[in-house]
Amino acid sequence: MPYFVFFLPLLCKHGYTLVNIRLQKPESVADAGVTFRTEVKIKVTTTDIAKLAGVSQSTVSRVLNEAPIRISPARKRKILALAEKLNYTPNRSARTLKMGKHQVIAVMAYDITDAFAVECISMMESYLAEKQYRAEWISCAYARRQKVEPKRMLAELAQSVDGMIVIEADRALKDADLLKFWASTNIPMVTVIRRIPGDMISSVTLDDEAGTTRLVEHLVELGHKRIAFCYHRYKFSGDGLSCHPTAARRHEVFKRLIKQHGLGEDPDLQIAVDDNPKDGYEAGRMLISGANLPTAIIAFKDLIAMGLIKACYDHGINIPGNMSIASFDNIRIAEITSPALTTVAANYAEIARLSIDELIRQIENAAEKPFKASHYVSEPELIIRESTMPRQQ
Amino acid sequence: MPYFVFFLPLLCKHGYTLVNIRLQKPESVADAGVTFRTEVKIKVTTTDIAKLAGVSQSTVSRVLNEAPIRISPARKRKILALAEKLNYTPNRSARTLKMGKHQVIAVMAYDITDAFAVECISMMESYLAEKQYRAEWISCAYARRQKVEPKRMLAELAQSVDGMIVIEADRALKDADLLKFWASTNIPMVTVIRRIPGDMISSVTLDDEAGTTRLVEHLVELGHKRIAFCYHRYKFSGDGLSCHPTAARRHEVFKRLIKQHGLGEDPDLQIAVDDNPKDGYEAGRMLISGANLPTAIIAFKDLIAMGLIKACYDHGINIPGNMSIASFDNIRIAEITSPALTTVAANYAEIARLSIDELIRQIENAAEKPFKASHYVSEPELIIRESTMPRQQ
DNA sequence: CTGAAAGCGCTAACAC
DNA sequence: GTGTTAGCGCTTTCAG
Repeated sequence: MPYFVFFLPLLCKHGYTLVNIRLQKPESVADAGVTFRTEVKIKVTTTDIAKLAGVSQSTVSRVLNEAPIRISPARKRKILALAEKLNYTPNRSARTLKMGKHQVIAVMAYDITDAFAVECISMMESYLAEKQYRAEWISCAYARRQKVEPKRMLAELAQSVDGMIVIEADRALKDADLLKFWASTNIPMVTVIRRIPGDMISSVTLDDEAGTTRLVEHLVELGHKRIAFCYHRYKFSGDGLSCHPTAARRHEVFKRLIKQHGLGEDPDLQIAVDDNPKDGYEAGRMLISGANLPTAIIAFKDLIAMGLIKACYDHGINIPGNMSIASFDNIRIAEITSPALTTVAANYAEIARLSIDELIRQIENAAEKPFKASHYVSEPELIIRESTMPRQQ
Repeated sequence: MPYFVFFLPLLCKHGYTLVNIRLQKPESVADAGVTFRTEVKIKVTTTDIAKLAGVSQSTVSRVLNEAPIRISPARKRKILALAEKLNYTPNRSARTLKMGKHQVIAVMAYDITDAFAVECISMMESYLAEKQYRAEWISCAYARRQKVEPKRMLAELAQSVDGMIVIEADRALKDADLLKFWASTNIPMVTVIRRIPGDMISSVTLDDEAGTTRLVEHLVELGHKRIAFCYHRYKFSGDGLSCHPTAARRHEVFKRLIKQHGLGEDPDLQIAVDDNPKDGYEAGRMLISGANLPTAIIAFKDLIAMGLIKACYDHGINIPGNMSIASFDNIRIAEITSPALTTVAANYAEIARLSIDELIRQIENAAEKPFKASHYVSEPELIIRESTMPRQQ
C-alpha cells in the first residue's frame, strides 16, 4: 500500500483534501500489495516534506541536494526518512526552470530504427547511463514527413535538452539548416559520421578512406579482379540530400583504388541502390545476370549486402565459393547471416564515447572561450568472416 | 545571420548586455549565412517580446496560445511578427511546471535496440507524430545494470512524462514492481505484450494462441511429423523474470497442439535457448546432430530462427528442401534472410495504434471515473515465405 | 480587450 | 545552521 496513506491524516491537516478512494477486491494481485486504484494523486514536494518535518522548505532542499552546509543531524535524518517514506522525487521541470540545465541530451538520427543508428544508440545508451545524463532519441524522418519544419523541430528540441548529437548529419538535415539552427541557439552540438564544413561544430567521423582501402586490399589479395560495388543512389529532393553521408566517399575511394590496381573501372559493375535490402537484392540480380559476372561485390552497408546474399542464394550462386560479398558497418546481424559477413566494422563504442565526452565537455565548459571545435576520427576494423574467400579459378 | 542581431540595440536598451561576439573568417560556410560563433545566448521569452512590442507579457502569451479572447489585430500582428523574427520558442519546463502536463509519453522496453522493440518504436513514432505527443524511449536493461533501482527510475520518469507504455512488461520489470509503481504514481499506463493480473492496467497483447495454432497447422498440413521447437530458456534471477513474456505461452500452445495431432512430444525436439541468435545457432547444431532429426523447427522469435538457418547452412542442410524453419515476430529482416522466413507476424501498426490511443485516452480523461482498464488483443498473421515447404519423402 | 499579479516547485543568495 | 526571499518563464485568474 502506498506509504502516503499513513500520512493522510497529517496531510489533510495541512490542507490536502481527500478526493476519493475507490476500493476494489483484492483478486490475484493482493500479494503485490496493491488493492485499490486511488484517485488521490499526490506529487510530494519539498514543501510537503518541510511542513511535515516542521522545517523550512529550503532546509529540505539543502538536505536532499546534499548541499555543502552542515545540517543538524536530527533534522537531516527526519527529512531523509520522510522523503523516503513519501517516495519524494524532485520535479524535473521546476529544477530545470531554475537551473537552466536539463541533464538531457538529444540524439538525432535520420531514422532511429535504422540498423546503424540502433548500434550507435545501443552504445550511447550504456555510456550515458554512467554519465548521469539521459538521452532523447529523435528521428527526423517522420517529423519531416509530417511537414514539421526542421528549424521549428530543432528550436523546440533546444528547449528541452542541453546539447545534441546528430548522427549522419547531412542525411538528417541540410548542412545549412543545421548551421543556422546551431548559430541561432548556440546549443552544444556534435555531429557523428559527418563533419560540417567550417570548423564550428565538433565531429566524430569514420576513417572511410582507411576502411575502404582495407576492404579492397583484402579482396585484391584474395585474387579478385572483377569487383562490383553497390553505392548509394544519390537523390536530389526539395528538402535536401538523401545520400548516405559516407557512402559517396566509400565509392570514391573504391573507384580510385580499382584504378590504382589496374582493374579497370567497369561501369556495369557499379550499381546505384536505394537504402533498403530489397534494392540490394535487385542489384544482386542485375550483377548476376549481367554479361560481366563479378567475383566479388562490395555493398556500401550490411543491409544491402544481405540483399546481395539473398540474390545469390536464390540463383544458386554459392557464397563465398563463387562470389565473395563484403560491406560496411557491422550491424549486429552481420555475424549471423548465412554466410557471416565480412565487413568494415565501425567502432560503435568508440563513436559513442568520443561524441558523448565531447558533448558533455562542451556543455559543462559552456563558459569556455574561445570555443574550439574538436574533430575525432574513429578507425574502422576489417572483420573477415565467411563471405569472402580466394577467387576460384 | 541570426535575426536577433537586428534587435540587439533594442535589447540592450532593455537591459541586455552584449557579452562578446567573436568574428571568424567566412570560409566555406559563408553561403549558409553563418559567419561567427556568438557568445551571446539569447533565449527569447514572452517577456522579451512584450517589452519590444510595448504590451504586457500576458498579452503576448494570449496571442501565442491563440487564447479564445479577441486581441486587437494590430497588436496581434506585431506580436506574431516579433515572435517569428526572434525565433521564439516556448520554454517547455515553464509551461510544464505551470500546466502540469508534458505532452510527452515514455515508451519503456527491456532493450530499445531489440529488434522487436525497434519495430514497435518505428510504428509508435510515426503514429505519435500525428498525435502531437513526443516520446521518450527508455531501455530498462542498462539502467538496471547500473544498479539503478527500478522504482527510483520509474519515479523519476513519472516526473517528466504524462503516461507510459511498457513493452514486454514482465521482462522489463517484475509485475509487482510495476504495480507498486503504478499504484504510487497513478500515472496512466498501458502494457504491451503482457497483461498484468488484476485488471487495473490496460494492455495490448498478441493472440499467441491463434498465432501458434496457425503456424503449427501450417506445418502439419505440409506433412511435417517431427517438429522441433526452440523455446526461451526461463531464468530466475534476483531481479525478476527474464523470460520472453509470450515465449512461454507459445511453447505451451505448441506442446498442446503437438499432442492433439498425435505427433508425440519428443523432449529431444524441444530446446531451451537464450535470447540471441548464437544460441539459436547452437540449438540448430544440436537438433541437426541429434539422433532424431526433425523436418521442421519453430523458433520463438525470428532472431533465433536466423541462427537456425545459419546452422543448417553450415551443415549443408537445405532449407526448405530438407528442413523447414519458421518463427514469430516478423522483424524487418525476416523477408531478406536466405531463404525468407515464414513467420507469425505481429501487427506492429495496430499494436502502436491501440496502445497509444488507449494511453492518450487515459491521459486526457484523467478525471474520468471510475477508471476502467481496457484490454486489446491483436491478431497475428501467418506470413508464409520461403523457409517452409512440404516435407520431402 | 488588456495589464497586474499569483504561483507552479525548485535553487541559491541573503539575512539572522 | 536555518529561515526568508527572489525569481526561472509560463498560464490564468482577477480587475479594470
